[in-house]
Amino acid sequence: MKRSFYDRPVLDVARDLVGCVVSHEGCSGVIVETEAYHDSEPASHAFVGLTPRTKTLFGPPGYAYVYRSYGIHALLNAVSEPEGVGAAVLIRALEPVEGIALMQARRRVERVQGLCSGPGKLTQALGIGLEHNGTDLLRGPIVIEDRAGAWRDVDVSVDRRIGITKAADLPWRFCAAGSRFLSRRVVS
DNA sequence: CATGGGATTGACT
DNA sequence: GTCAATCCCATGC
Repeated sequence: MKRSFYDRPVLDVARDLVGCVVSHEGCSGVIVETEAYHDSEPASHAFVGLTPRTKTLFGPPGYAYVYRSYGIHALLNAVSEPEGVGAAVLIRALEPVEGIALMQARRRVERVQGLCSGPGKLTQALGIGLEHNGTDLLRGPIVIEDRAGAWRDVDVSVDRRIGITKAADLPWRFCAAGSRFLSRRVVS
């Protein structure tokens, strides 16, 4: 994946990340669900402007924005659009590929379908934490690879974002059509 | 300095 | 279906 991939409108990046592969220290999975967030809409953390918390979001594209959600979970985002714009793609679900035994151990879950079917689940499965905030997605330790094989022409379904109260009507959620590894079914 | 609200999950009814 | 856990940080006094 090149830096220029992320240096584009966040909706394009979110859609195009479906089918790509995230990996971290031997564990990996195909992205089957994403959501876009942008500083122009109130559901985005960047909506409040540049603060210590949102520094990464407003930084250059192709970096990881990792933050704590509900005091418990770490959520992984890919910063998009040029430096100075607060935009990122939330990675919400993966289809596990490599390191499944380690993911099962970390999650204490056997069923592969439930290993990475949520934004907090996949970070736990891959061993991603707040210490990865601001790391380069091109250099690692977290890296994202281009679509390969049958994923090259994956069908992408569009839906409303999950779990937010503001700007909840925007169709900014992108899913691999028919995937059994989503955090929730697509509402048609 | 005190307060309150989450881009969630898992356990329980 | 309901609900608590738990902590970072933005906001307001």
